Amino acid sequence: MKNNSSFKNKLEESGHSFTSQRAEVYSILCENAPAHLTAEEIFIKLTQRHLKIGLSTVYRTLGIFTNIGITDKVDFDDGMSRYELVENFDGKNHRHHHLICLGCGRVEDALDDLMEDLENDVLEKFSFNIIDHSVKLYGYCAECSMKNKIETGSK
Amino acid sequence: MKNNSSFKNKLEESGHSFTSQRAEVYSILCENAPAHLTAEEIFIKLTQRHLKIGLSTVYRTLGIFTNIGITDKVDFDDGMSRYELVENFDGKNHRHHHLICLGCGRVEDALDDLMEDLENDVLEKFSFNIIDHSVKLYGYCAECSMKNKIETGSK
DNA sequence: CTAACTGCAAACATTTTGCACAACT
DNA sequence: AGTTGTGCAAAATGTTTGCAGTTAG
Repeated sequence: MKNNSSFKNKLEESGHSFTSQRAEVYSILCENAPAHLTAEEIFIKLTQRHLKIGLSTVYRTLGIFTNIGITDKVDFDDGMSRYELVENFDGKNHRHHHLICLGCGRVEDALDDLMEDLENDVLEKFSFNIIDHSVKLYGYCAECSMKNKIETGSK
Repeated sequence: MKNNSSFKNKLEESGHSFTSQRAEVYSILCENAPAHLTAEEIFIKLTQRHLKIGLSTVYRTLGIFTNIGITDKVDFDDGMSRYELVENFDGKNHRHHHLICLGCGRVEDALDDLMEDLENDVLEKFSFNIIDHSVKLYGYCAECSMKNKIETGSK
């Protein structure tokens, strides 16, 4: 919706055609950002909108999007992959952490500050050159922490 | 093999029986530590050893092990879950990072120093209480970095 | 017009489940 | 004896693929 032309460019410069299905999947991702949608959720949102699309096309499209850096494929251990728009996919890829609440299951995003220290450390100790990272932090969000405190008598 | 009795304790104090199948799965995990084995790999190693066990028992066993903190379930985005022994599962759970080489696919383990800063930061900014984390760092190991340099003319 | 893309259905791979039998306690 | 665990086969789940028809360039 917003930078639709740079989306189209990204597709074409990587040798893929710009099709209505791909535009539709992209617009669902834009409208729901920064949500982490599964292929099926996207498929359902599209059919609810009376757009006829095959689930396999959604999968294929998300595969392409992830390959060319339009989306990130993320996994929250619930048995299915989720896809989120890469912010500013023209510029540098700035992946973020996911804060996964063990209480309510909600997922928040946090910027990946402080990772540089860790990456330098790993480079030094392991001679391992980091290109990308995936950080999942499990715990309790503010709301669920509060709830726990009340239930357990602020233990 | 090594702390077999504390393994048995852990099982029993969590209300599970100590069975030969569970001991066998545990010993495979010990012998192959710190590898990250899939359910099927464990199943194959056991049948090669002429031990008769069902694949579903392996899955059920690994599920229990993970629930009671004997193993960690980890996922390297290749479509199947892997399981690794939690070191010193009597004491504190000290999860480590995984360095996943994009060149050769090898996975190294790195201790999770420096995560405390990050966790404190997240607690401050998001009021999110971290219980556990999963950190995957993608990049190139020393060997593959070297190979890349030679191939591309030390660019 | 040709190559790339789509939709459907069937295939796949991993994991889970129902059930009869076996093993613990 | 009664609960818990096991093995098999079948089901379930998420994802991929083959193919005939459609669309893009």
